[in-house]
Amino acid sequence: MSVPSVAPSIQPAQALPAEPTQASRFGKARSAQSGALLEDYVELISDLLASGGEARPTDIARRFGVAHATAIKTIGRLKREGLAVAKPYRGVFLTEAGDHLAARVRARHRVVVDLLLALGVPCEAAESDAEGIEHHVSDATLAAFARFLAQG
Amino acid sequence: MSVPSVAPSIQPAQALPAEPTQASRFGKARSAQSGALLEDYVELISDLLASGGEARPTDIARRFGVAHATAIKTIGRLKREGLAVAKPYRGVFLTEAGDHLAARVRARHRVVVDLLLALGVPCEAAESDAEGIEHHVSDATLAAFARFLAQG
DNA sequence: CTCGGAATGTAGCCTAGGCTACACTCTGTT
DNA sequence: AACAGAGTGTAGCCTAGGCTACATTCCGAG
Repeated sequence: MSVPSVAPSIQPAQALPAEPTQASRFGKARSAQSGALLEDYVELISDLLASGGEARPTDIARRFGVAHATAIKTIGRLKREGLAVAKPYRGVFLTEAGDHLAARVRARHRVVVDLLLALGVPCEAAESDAEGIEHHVSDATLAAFARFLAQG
Repeated sequence: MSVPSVAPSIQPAQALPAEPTQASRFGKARSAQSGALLEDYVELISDLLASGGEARPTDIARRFGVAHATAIKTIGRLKREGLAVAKPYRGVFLTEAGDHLAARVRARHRVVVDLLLALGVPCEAAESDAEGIEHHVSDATLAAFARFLAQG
């Protein structure tokens, strides 16, 4: 999980073998995907809460185009990860961590879409591709995007 | 699967409900991920065949940082999808389709990395992020990237 | 106040992608 | 020629993310 953290966040540095530059890239890209879903959920829930005031499993499922059971299962994961809270039949809410994640995800999404548009990508494709791309944009890359947009 | 197809490739157009712009984006991004792995495998196999002349399961596994059994399973998928052929203990080879896919993937990868570098992303991050990003770049977006690189 | 339909939740099944453990080639030495 | 060790392949297990089918709870009309 975890969107590019703005804060330092000391990681264990996993540098045991000290070489697998080759393999680690693939692994990173692969595991980024596990978390992409959570990020999307958190963002949507945040949107729903902000606008309508309610985030119900059925709404979420409809938005993502999945069965409600699938949404409920994922909401369960969100709870396990400490990103959301939900009591049966009472709707879903974000924890503080979830809120922060949502904010970062939303900001990153906007930057990615803006960048694509700035590069001349058609609006429809920009929105569509950004959905997949955003989850693989690191801090460094995001910063570069922002710099470019701020005029380069 | 399928990298942005240069050829037309008439798709069934799945436009039954005629509206779910919302949901379809997520679905597209999600299913793009299923295929990303195959694309990476095909590209690596192509590389191995081009350079050393041999693509053995163990080499592939080592490069991706996974167990050899995992690589073998994925090679099985490659065969099912008609992208590769392999006889027991004889190494893996690409079909014509696999070769074409590899070429397209490689070209796309280069464009994505070049774009990131052009935008000022540090080399290491560019390589790393491109690995995840490339699988979500549509034809339209790829074309825009190329246009930008060719000077815009 | 009750009843029916919609929303929720649960259970079970499937595939992809990982892993470990175990079995079976292959091959390069002796 | 035979054998050890590397490379291959198979089986079985796990999680994430989908689905369908079924059960439960809520709530707004009557």
